[in-house]
Amino acid sequence: MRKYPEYKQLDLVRIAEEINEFWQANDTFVCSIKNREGRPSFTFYEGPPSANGEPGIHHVLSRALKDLFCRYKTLQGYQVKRKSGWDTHGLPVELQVEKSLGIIKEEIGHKISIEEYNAQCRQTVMRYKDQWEKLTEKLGYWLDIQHPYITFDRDYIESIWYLLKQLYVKGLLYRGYSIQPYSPAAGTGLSSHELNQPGCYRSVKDLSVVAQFKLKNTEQDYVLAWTTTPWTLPGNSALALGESITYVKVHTYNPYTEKPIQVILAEAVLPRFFTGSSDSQAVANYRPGQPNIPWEIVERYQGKELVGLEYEQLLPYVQPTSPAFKIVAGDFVTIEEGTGIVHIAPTFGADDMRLAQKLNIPSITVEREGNQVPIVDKQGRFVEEITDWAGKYVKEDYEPESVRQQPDYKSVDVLIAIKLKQENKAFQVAKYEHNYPHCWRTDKPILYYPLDAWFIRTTAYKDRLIALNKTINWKPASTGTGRFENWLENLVDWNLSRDRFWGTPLPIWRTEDGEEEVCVGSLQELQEEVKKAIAAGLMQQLLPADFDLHRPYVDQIVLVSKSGKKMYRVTDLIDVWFDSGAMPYAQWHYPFENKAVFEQNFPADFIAEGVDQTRGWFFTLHAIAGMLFDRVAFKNVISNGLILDKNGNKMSKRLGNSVDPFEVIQTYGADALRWYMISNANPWDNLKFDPEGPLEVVRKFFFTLYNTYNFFALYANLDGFKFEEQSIPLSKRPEIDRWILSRLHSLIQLVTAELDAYEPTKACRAIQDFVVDDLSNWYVRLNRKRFWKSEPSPDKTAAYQTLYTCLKTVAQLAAPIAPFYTERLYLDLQVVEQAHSIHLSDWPIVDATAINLDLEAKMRQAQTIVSLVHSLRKKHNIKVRQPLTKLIVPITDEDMRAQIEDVADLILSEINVKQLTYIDDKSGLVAKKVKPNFKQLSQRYKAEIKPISEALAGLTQTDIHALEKQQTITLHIGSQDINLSLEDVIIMSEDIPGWSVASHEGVTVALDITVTDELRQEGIARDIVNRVQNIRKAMGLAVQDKIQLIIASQDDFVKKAITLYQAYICQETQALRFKVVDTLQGERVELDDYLLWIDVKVADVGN
RNA sequence: GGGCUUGUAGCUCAGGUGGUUAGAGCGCUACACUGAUAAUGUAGAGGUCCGUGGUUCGAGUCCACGCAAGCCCA
Repeated sequence: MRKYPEYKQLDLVRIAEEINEFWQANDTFVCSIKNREGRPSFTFYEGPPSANGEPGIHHVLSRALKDLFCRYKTLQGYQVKRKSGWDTHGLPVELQVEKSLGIIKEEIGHKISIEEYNAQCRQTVMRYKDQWEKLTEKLGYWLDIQHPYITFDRDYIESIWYLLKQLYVKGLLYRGYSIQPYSPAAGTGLSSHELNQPGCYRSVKDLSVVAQFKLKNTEQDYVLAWTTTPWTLPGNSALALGESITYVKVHTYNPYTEKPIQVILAEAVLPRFFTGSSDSQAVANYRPGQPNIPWEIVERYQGKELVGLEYEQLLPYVQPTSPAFKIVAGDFVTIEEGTGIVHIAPTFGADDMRLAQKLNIPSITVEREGNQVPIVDKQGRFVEEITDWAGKYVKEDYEPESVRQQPDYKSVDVLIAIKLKQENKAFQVAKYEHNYPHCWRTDKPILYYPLDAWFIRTTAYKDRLIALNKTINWKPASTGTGRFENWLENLVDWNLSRDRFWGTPLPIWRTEDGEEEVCVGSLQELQEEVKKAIAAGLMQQLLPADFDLHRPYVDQIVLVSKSGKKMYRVTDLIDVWFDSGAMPYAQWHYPFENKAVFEQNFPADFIAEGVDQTRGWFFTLHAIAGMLFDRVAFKNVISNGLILDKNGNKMSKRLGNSVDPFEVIQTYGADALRWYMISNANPWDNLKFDPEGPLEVVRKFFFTLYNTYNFFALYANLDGFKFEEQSIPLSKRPEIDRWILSRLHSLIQLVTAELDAYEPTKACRAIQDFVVDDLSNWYVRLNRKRFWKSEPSPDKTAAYQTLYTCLKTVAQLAAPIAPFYTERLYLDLQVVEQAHSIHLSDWPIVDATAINLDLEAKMRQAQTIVSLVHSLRKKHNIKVRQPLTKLIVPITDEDMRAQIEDVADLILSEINVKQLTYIDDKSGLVAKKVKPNFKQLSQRYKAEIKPISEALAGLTQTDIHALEKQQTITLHIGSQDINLSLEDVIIMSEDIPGWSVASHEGVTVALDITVTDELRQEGIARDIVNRVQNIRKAMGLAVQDKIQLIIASQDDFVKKAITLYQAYICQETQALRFKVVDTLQGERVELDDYLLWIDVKVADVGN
């Protein structure tokens, strides 16, 4: 017959290793899915990590969360498939390869072939795969890593092509321009990722200019606009202001030419440009050369009144092709900086271009080879049409050092400023310090520059995407309604193009003139097109069966257009975020295979990733699903916060404050780490990771649970309890059992509700509180004697059954959070049948009839009373082993008496007092206090509440008695009488004169602290029992060993006590023989003032 | 510069719809209890509830404006 295993110590690390072996040997993970075949599926999507970086502690949090809910839903009976995935394309991989090869992007295709380069990328990207898989296993993250989706797989790319084709057919994929960060020195656009590299934004001093734009048909009226990039001024084609901002026209003089002018700017920014106050006298009398230039406000406007006014072009080198130079409204205009009027150069600013497109404002461009191009070329130089500065670099940083060192060298910005000053077009020229992005490769400032790109017209689906988002359950909600919805509200078209090598190629072929193009949506389609190309003599042979869709191979395919022209693939790769957003379809190679599987697993019921994915994976999933399927991609999402170090700083390898997840797991075990992360803070709050945190969790939760189990196992084994007998009905179990079972079922209810609401932290804390407070520190502590003292009885069986049920159920509730230890516990509890795994079991079901809230409230009251008595004992220095006679509890009504009476025995034995009596008002012993019941009073009174409170506090005992008797009282507040009923107040017992009294939460206790000789003797007997038990324990005796006991004392009082309580002492210490003598060579023991010797010997059985 | 989040004891966190003395755990000090004990109980020390205004009889809680930290975006 098996026994419950007993343990000498708790080793969570070893347990996890053993359980992992157990799972592997039994294929438990696969079973947990097969087990639920035919049941409803709960769909989970794994966001693909990139294996070219090492996994860190921050990955543990989201993985613990994902695993938690997948395990939970499995226990609930759902089938939860979890396909893992790898994100393999993209810039970080490429940068890493470039770094290791010591090359730059421009050298690809020259120093190294694209073929070799991509081969390197493919190799590098799986660099840390082993580490990731190791973490997955060590953490107990159940995930199908045997059949992952990999974004560079041909099938995966084919699915992406299918999706792109669908967008293309719908007219949602188009070619256009956008303003992007561009590095002329490197000749390449920069992604936002590159711009976010540390050190890219630097504080620089640029020349800023407030330019005067002359209004048409005026003598001397100018609009003032400020810029920190004067080189963009020749590209100006509009001025933007805020419609609701107030503007003024100021009469003053130009500081450089000293000519009289009238300038328009926002009223709020006046102090930035003018000192002193408006003074028409001074303006009239001003003579050139005077130190302070006077000014006066001559007119005031609302921004919208100025919209539509026309002005003269500031630097008329290049003329626009359609009407320009008007004042327009822009919602991005503020008065925080500058003049409250913004200069718009559509070719050099993203806001500018967006506004220009919206309002039909032309760009200032020149024609090159049939195309309109900006007035700055791709090297960063002015084109020849800008006659004064043709060929000059617009940023001095781009100039060769030799040029910059020339003594009379002046930058374009300075030259422009000089020209404007001379022409009475500059109002202010000053150095301005600000943060400006720099190219991480060349260290030079970037330009914002229009580049060709392919876009997805997400804006066309903006409203639909917003509507769909409202149906998603976001945790926390604010990320959905705030961060994500705002992002959708301000949606711009998705720039899909990347000018790179290692990624999913855009499957579009175009003729050189751009007149004809084809978008390919599958391999088969491509093969068909190749066939046509072969027929046209452009291609030699069909594509091989294992054709690689990456560059450069795909670029070597030349197709033929309808009119017979050659078509080449556009060289663009797509944004890797499209790769990951396509995973719901591409992971199943939809629609080419697994259509049914896909449909069954779309959309996801649940996903979880870091909050930094809001505009990343969360968005791309949402956008693709919304645009192509008119569905959400996920119904529930947890966006978890970051893991910071102990002091709240971001973890980084550079700072050396990052935590190695393997180290933590190896030290405390994955269960402790998971429990710590889930219990410590809500997953969406940032977690300050304290390396000692898991240790605290081990001590607090796991040791307590383990000790509770060990206690159970010890006695169950002695008694041969195996839970083979009938379960004892609730009604036949004692009150304390019904209480803990009520608490247990309340816990099941709560944990289920919280997990259903995706509130793992609340669930986790509830389980912990139950185990520590209710089960261990109350139930087990109060019931120890039932397990080790009495002979077999239904009561004892009830105790075993109750504790067993609690342990097993807690294990199940905690299993999703701490999968290893709960598995150990669950398996250990199964001594009769060989259990398979806790993770194959069914989630506990709430038995509503087991929940008794009255009973729970009663017990809470008992705990309060016990706590109060302990406090009184402490106050008078009377230890709990010293019995006392009497406890008095004042009661307000019969209900309260009945309530306490039910748990009176518990209370008395816990606090070692012999008798509990109640007193009510009639005794006259209780002093009472009246407090206002604000909830009641606030419905009728407002300002009177304060005086009412004061009046109630001043009531005498006689007043209170009268109130209780008549159920009502009249207070004189100011001039009015106010009648209060019993419901309007709360009456509390406060004091019992002559007794030691304590009270808390409406419960008061009074303790008789008189210690008579009789009580003293009983106390001595208890002390002796305690000392003998300690000796037994020190001797290493087993619980059931019998002893011979000899006690020596010279004190008659002590001797008398020992004799009197001989039977009691024998029973408690399992002494078969007992002697009292005068002297003895035994253990010397001090009891308060008395001295004793105790000798303990093992008694032979049968003696 | 914009959006979002967070701010309560030395540390980690609780504090439905506003209610009078703001709690828990850890840590610290003292005492006690214990045949499950790396545990537990009791008491003590420790608070400008980030700040300033406002609403209200009453604000940690609601409103406004700030400050600090973090994330995403420009």
